[in-house]
Amino acid sequence: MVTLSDVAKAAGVSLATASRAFNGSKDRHVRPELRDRVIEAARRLNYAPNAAAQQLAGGEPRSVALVVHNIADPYFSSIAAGVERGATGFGGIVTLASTGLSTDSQIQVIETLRRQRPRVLVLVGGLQDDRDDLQRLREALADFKTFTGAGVAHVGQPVLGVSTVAIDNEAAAADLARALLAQGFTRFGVLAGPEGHLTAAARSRGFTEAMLAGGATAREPVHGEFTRDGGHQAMADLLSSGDVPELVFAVNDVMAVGAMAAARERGVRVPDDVRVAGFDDILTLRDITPSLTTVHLDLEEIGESAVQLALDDQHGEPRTVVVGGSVVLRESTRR
Amino acid sequence: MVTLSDVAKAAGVSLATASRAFNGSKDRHVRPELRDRVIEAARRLNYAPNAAAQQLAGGEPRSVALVVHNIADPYFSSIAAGVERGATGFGGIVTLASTGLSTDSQIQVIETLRRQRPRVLVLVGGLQDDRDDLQRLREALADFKTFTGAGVAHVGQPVLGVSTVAIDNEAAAADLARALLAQGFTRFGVLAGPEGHLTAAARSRGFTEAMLAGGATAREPVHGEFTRDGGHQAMADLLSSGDVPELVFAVNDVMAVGAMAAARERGVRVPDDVRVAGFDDILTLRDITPSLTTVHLDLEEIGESAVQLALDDQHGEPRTVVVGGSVVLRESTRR
DNA sequence: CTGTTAGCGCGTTCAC
DNA sequence: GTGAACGCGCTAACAG
Repeated sequence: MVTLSDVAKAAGVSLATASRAFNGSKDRHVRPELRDRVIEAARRLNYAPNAAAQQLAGGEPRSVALVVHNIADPYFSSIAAGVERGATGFGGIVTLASTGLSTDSQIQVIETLRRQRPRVLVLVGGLQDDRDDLQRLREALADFKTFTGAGVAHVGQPVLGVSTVAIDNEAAAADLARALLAQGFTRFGVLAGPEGHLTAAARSRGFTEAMLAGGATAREPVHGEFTRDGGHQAMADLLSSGDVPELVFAVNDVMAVGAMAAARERGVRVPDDVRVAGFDDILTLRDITPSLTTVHLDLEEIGESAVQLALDDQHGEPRTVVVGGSVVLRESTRR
Repeated sequence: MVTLSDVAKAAGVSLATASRAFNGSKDRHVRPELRDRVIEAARRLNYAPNAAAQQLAGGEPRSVALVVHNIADPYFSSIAAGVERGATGFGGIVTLASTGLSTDSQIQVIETLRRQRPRVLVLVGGLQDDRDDLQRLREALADFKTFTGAGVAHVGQPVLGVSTVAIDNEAAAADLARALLAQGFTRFGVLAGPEGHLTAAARSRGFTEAMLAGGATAREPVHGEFTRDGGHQAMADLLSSGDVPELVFAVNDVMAVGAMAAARERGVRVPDDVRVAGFDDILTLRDITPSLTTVHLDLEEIGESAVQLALDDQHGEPRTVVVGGSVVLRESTRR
């Protein structure tokens, strides 16, 4: 393994000069001719700096710790793409960790990530609405910050006391509801996602309240996992009552797709017999038939902002930026 | 920032003892009572080991470098989920890098990743069929191995001289072709993906040759990007000739979906006027209508095997395991 | 402008 | 069973 001092030797200069040839240095300068000799030697020897040593010796950490529920879920992988863009923006690399929905596992992962001494931590995903869970998560993040000096940002709701990219689920869901009210739908049901999931609840609430305010009548919300199968199951439950609502709102696209499948299996046609709307506007789902009415979120952009916020957070106060969604009416809710 | 020697001091022991209390040590043992005192002190002080220091001091590297084309693409994010599982299997963390399709960018990323001194590197994704490109990539990987001592594995074709999880695209595509021949389709077209992409070419070739062997007649293959829009465009090109083939094979699901959209837009019905098949069996696409005939790949499993292979590669010879796909006939190719 | 030296936090010899 | 001392590769003071 070739080290910087090998390079220095090969170039006939001191270790310090070699180091400066690469990173420059506050005030010290290196004669261009020497600098070239060092670089050339490095190339010849195939030298690559040792990141661990650099970090230990006092370089700024350059890694972005990214914590998601499940990287295979398109919602998270799109955000991850944005986070990566944000990281390359300052020459950082991203380290990835998945946790599932469990708060315990999130806390566990956050504590483990402390060893990396990352520059920033980005935590993505809806939280459980449990006072105790939230409190523990808050503490874990606070510890993380004070302990590693890293910046922290959360993508979700502003309830963690850290910088957050707050998705305005409630307002966007309400917008969606109003757009649908305008089409004349009134009897509706909601596939409300996991019980006690903050994001799911916000979307569900925003939609329901706006619908009710518009004079619509609601079915009892049906809970289910935040997945295709969860949506499928929830829709099956909802339809099993025999009474088909005019409109069903699933709190995310993946569930909506499962719901449409469940409807199809029972011979309930979308959008003729029932209309279905989702949330997120997942790119991969853009072409399902009937095309899905949903709320568009710029997921990559959200990921990139999160990195930026986390970076800023290192020096200033926690900030929260609210990002909205835009309603996209498509075939699945055609009158 | 609390260090191990702080913990040692707080526990009233030496640095060495504190270290051994955590990691044990070959022969040296530490009295349980002392060990507890150290652990307790660590907990009190909120100590977290410094991974960089550990690595520098000679610990085994614990990171898995994962290189993909695009993490937002479900093909890669599913494999990434598997890689992550494989990494947690040995207490490792994964660092993520995206490259797009360009070989230059892949090489660039691989060289940058050397700084991390990861335990293993997993390179995922089809390659460009360019002798020079392949050669350079081969060298980059070889250098990577000899310089970092890391294990390397590739997911794709066994053409890089490293351990690889070789997806038998050609055979699986041929299986698909035969299954479709059995349904009586003969006039077919292929949306062949990016020009010079090895994986795309293998799938295209396997399918085409099996079809021709079965007496079918082929249209000129149409190239296009490995994306929804690429499939859309390619299908539009293919249809613009006016003559609609009975069957169109897109070299991956994402393209197939774009192709179906293009057909729909022109009033060409699937599967009534044309049948469409894809490849990969992307979970998120499982519910599109008509449901997509495709080749199922266990992507997560593939990712996990890749990590295992890379780990083994550290000590033994490069191995390659071939994984097959299984044909899944669905609605999009119904007779 | 360049070279010398002292750590960064930790694992690991070696003595005790 | 325990502790003292060295070194991993590098950057950042310090001299010259």
